[in-house]
Amino acid sequence: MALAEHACTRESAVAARIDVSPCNACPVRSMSVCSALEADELKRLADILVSVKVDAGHTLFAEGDGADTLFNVTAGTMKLYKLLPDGRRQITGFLLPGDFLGLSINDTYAYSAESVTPATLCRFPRRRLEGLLEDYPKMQRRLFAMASSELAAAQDQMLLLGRKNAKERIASFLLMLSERARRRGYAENPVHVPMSRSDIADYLGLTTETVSRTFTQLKTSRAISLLEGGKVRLNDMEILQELAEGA
Amino acid sequence: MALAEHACTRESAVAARIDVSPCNACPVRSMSVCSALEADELKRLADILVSVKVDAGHTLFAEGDGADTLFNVTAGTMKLYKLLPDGRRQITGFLLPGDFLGLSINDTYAYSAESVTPATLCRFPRRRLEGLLEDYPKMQRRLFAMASSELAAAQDQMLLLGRKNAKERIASFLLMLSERARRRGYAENPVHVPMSRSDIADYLGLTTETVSRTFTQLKTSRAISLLEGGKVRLNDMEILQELAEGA
DNA sequence: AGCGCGCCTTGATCCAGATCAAAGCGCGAC
DNA sequence: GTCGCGCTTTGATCTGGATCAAGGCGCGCT
Repeated sequence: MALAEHACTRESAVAARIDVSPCNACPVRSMSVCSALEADELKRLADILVSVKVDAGHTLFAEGDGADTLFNVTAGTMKLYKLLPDGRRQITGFLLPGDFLGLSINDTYAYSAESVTPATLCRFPRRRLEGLLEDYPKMQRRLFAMASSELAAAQDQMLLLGRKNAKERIASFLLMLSERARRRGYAENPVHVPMSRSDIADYLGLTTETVSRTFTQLKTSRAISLLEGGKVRLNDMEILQELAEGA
Repeated sequence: MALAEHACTRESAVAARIDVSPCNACPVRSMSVCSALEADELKRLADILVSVKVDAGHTLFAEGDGADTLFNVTAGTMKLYKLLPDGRRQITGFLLPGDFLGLSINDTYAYSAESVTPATLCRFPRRRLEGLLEDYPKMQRRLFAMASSELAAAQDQMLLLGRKNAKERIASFLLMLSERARRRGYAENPVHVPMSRSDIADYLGLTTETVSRTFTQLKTSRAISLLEGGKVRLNDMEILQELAEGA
């Protein structure tokens, strides 16, 4: 698997707050879809990559927009969400470096995407990607595998939203962040929690007040410690695990 | 697209309550994955199909079982669910004819599958299917498309579980059943609701009592009528639509 | 420094839906 | 038929988390 960086087409900014730069900031190696690709596949892929930088709180696209672009997060954290007409919001997922957005079959996005922190993404025109998939079935398989594991995560989240109480939700959330950090080779404890209370609430189907109170409870019971800089130390993974699974 | 039926290997029953019969009961055409396949692809697929009949309430497989088989529902309704250690249950989906189960990348199933009504399914050994996918990229694409649309449905369900109230959940549920019936060419109104109150409750993150009361409320407000035989008439789709979207 | 604005926390109260309890109501077995 | 069992409905009560309300705290801006 190549670690080399690939030069990419520079492109003018597409919106006021989006800064498009060459792809050096976006090594192809960060895209998990590309592992197991051959050199010529990588080369061809690199040709259509464009790196995009956004501030925190930037809306990349909104539910219903034409889905002509596929993104891969290379730095920062993104959130995906759906809204009800009256403004109620459900965050369906947080994306970390390596994750994809816009893997839609339909011609419009099924959710909105917004940055939680300043973020960098790779952009692919979807049309060109599709041509690529025709030629390289391995990539097709990788995409399918990713969709499958997203689906599994979605099912876990349904169990959480439908049947877990507030404490179990928060414990599950922290363990998930910890596990994801571990798998990406970052420090998994203390966990970095870059998102706001209100984002956490909208992800877990709670309110900010309940999220805040539950953090306080877990802190009081010594299960976790709240550190500065949005870090949370998990003092006893096993206790949290039991909590999360509702044992 | 072929409508012809394909002969299949007969196989002895794999469990007391499972009745395995030739594939005449399971025309290939019922598998949505096969549309757009060529004749030789269909023929090869037919070679590995086995039809399986189960009673209502039969557990096809449980979460954690080795995932060596892929199923396609050809008749009846199935439910997929996850359990917490203390028995709380979340049903993550109901499957109608044409839907797939066991589309897992992992080597164990991520959920349990049980029949809601008597059901018939097609069985594929997963290993043989994988060989097939290597050779026929179109099928790969179809599978990816299916996973994508399941993912979109899962995100809708997260919005429902995280942010909708009981009335909105029931309205959304009925509209979903109606829409699925319509797309399959069945009567969409009245809708056939084959699952028990407790299955509905575990799908919508409610209790049987709340489901029952909410049906009664909707009936009292004339939005729906409860007919015999598990049928529900949607008296005013538009009112229900507004309810479902929380407008 | 002082101001303003977003967050976050904490407290008081409320309420939708859970829980507990008790009938109905089919329906299959005998 | 009638017995028993599982499913559904309905009623009474309870409660976890929502809602309403008020500060506190950090941070960027002037």
